[in-house]
Amino acid sequence: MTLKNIDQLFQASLAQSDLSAKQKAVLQASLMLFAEKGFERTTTRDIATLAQVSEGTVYKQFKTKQQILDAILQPFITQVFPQAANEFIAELTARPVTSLHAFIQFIVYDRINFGLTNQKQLKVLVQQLLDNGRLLAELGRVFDKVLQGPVKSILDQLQRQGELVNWSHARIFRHIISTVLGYVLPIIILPIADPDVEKITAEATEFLYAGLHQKKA
Amino acid sequence: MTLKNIDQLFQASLAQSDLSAKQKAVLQASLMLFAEKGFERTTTRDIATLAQVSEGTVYKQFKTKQQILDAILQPFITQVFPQAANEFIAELTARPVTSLHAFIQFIVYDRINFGLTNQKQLKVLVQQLLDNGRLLAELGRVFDKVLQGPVKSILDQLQRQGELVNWSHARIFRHIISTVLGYVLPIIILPIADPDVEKITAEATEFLYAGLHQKKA
DNA sequence: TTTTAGTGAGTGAACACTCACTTATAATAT
DNA sequence: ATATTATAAGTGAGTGTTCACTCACTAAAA
Repeated sequence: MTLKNIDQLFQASLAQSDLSAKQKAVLQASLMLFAEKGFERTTTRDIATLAQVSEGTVYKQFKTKQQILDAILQPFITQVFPQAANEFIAELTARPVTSLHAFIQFIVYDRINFGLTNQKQLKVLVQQLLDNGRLLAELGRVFDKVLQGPVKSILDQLQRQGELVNWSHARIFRHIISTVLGYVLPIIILPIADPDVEKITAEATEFLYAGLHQKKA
Repeated sequence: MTLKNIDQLFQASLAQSDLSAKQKAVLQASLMLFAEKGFERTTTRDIATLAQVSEGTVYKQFKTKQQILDAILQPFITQVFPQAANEFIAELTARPVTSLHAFIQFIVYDRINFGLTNQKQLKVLVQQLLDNGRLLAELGRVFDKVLQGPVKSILDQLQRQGELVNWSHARIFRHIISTVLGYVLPIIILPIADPDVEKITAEATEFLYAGLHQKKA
């Protein structure tokens, strides 16, 4: 069973921790509120109210408001994203690599859906990325890991077949990520109610395939 | 004389306003601090101190802290970006449209430099975009205007020549913007000291050209 | 003389955080 | 099993501080 939803992944990571039910509720509520109103505009009273605990309980486990944010972001980086990456890899390796076009189409469709089902969580992350460069660096390491796993052999194979351009894998992924985010981020920010996922996938795939497939000499 | 730096554009827009020297200093200081520490973490005392005025002066012209932010973002949207867009268009029309490749290369190089010389200002804008979808919508309108001007005829021409794919101009620009931001945003966030502009331009141009040029049937 | 710009000490509210106290859980003794 | 104690979890009124914002006053300009 795969967990495409970050909510579930985050709760799974909470379950692993030795926090009490109320402490977990604090983190859940914090995540919700940080996503909605941003870190600064969320008060510890807001958190206590939504989590249905007293404000003292909030501070029993976490000494400062910042520690709450850290407690949320830490598993995001060390667990949630690697886990999401692993599931992505698993799905990828489950299907045979038929062609570059199919490969790109799958990635685009998969990641657009991932982004759209986790809009709030991504918003918190993006907000934090802006005043915490360390996070982006750590995120980069997660991507590196993905690129060194099964993705590497797939890309190598596609390059050997002469289907995929002979650029570094990092560069290829940068282009893919940029293109997908070019569609996903505006939807998250605006936020658009009913995005046409099929159309978006088709457009992004068409462009990426043209940009990344090897031209015959 | 073109003003590639938003600082100069912003000060030019301040000069047009009927604000006193001290009020202008307030806006300048606010812009700096908002970029550095974010809107919420900047206090009105910080602003007064940096602007070398009393806190009362800050509130003589602007009734709330939010109004200060609005006063900064408004000219950004209505003046600075259109102005930057106009200069971009001017430079664009000054050169003859030799080929799709040259066109893309110019845009990429020009906009990467624009982004890199205005890192702080873009950071404020991005921060605000995240919790104010209206801004993104307005920004979208600015882009539409650019696309309806001289850029439209250039793209039309390239499409008639069969060099450029027959996609909507909005879609073409979305891909260009995404690709450029894919390089620029990480630099702004991290921030990387010495980005290799030549290499970045070459990579982005190569990818965009491959993705956007018309394949022979 | 009137109007506008600028000042900075002051104010009320909101907020992050604390603490004396209560309740629940677990460990140990009877 | 039951009572006793020890430890941890939870509570919410309270506190000190910070901050956005005000106002009575002064300085300058018109």
